[in-house]
Amino acid sequence: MREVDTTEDGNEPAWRERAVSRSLNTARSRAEQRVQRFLDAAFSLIDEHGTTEFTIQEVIDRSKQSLRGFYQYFEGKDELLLALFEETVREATDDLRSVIESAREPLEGLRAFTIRLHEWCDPSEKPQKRSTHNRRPIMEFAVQLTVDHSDRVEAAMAPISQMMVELVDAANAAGAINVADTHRAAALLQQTVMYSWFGNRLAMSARKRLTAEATWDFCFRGLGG
Amino acid sequence: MREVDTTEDGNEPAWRERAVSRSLNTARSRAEQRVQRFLDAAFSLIDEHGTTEFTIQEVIDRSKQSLRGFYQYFEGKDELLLALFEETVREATDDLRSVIESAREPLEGLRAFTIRLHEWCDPSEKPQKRSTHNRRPIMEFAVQLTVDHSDRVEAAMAPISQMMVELVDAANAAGAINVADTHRAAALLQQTVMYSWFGNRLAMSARKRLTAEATWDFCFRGLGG
DNA sequence: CAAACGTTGGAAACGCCGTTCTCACGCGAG
DNA sequence: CTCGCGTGAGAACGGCGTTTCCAACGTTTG
Repeated sequence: MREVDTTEDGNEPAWRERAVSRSLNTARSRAEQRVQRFLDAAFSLIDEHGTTEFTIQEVIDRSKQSLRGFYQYFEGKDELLLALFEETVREATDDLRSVIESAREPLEGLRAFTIRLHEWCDPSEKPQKRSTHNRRPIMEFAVQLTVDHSDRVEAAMAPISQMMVELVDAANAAGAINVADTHRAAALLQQTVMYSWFGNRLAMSARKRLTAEATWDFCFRGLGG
Repeated sequence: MREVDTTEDGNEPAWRERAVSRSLNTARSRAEQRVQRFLDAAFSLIDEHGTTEFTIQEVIDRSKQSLRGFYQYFEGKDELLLALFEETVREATDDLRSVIESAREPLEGLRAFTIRLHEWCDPSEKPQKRSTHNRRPIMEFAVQLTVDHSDRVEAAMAPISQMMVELVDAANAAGAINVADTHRAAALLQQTVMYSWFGNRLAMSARKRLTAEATWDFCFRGLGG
């Protein structure tokens, strides 16, 4: 193999490059397929048991692959959990994007966005379309991930944070709200909404439970609307 | 022992009761001492390593007690963690109570309370008096406890929630703020403040970090102030 | 065709840790 | 003295994430 690698640099024939890339493509697609099998197995386990406390062995058995293969594609269990989280966030991003696209005014978009975000985090509030997974266990585990891998979680949430900033910017420019620092305001809004469902866990009495609308009203006034 | 226990009911001589209770008292105080040794050992381990990921064995070694003794007093590791959390919250409660007692007007009390609560959750913001423990790891683990034992966490937090409700009530009655449901408002305020520090974990850039004051301003307007 | 090589599956094995079990020691009561 | 009981010390168990080893199989090469 040495002789092949050290041919004169820079003038690789095109066919070779294409052949390599083709081989890499099939390898890549096969790898992606196998990874997806792991993800699907893990999702189905989470849906069934309602918790992220599955074992690697269960994922192996259900995906009909080998332990060896698992560690070939994932550095460890945390990587799998992070992949599940990122996948879930990706679904959320698509859903949220469609929400704001159907809004007419900036404020309406911001309101619809925050309410949908609240409902997304707490799927128990409204029955969702059955096509998606049970997000509850993953969202619960997300706080754990936030402690251990905050950078990864931040990166995964970046698209949502970005949308939030743009919405706040637009609403602020339109005069619907009045904030000095839109980035800070967006962060505040996002936190309040996203952890609102988490705090509901501590509210056994229904009277203290926070609905998406109540949370929005609070935030709206907090933003000077 | 049978004959002693089954003497005629209801007319136990007072001395016997006193003796029994005395024996129970010494037993209780000894038990409390031993429990405290476990707690102290765990706290010191947390302080040193900056994480709650200590092993039972470490606690045993440091407290110079036996594994058997540990399971005699704690049902499992979770019970120990919950005890540590409850102890930490107790300290916070005392501190917060002293804060609101030195407030003149209702609004000032509410503001001082929320800001202190924010600082309490995130000890890194302000250097605290060194008498207390490093709360960071415990607060991080608290979110995990919230997932697994929400009822216990809610019970532990009850005094703080109670104070929060009273402060909101007072401020509302004084006209400093304007909310319809003070319980709901208190829950909202508490959540926003407490998870604000947690959300800061996701804010790598300093520009998005939320200070106690910024959070308070947001909440104050949200409460119709 | 045969030999060498990389990839994959299967499964044993390791290490850590929470939890339980066993046993022996010490001590007060009968 | 001995019986029972609480206690300490530590072995042992079980679950699980992770690593390692080996055999099977397909592919490439001489």
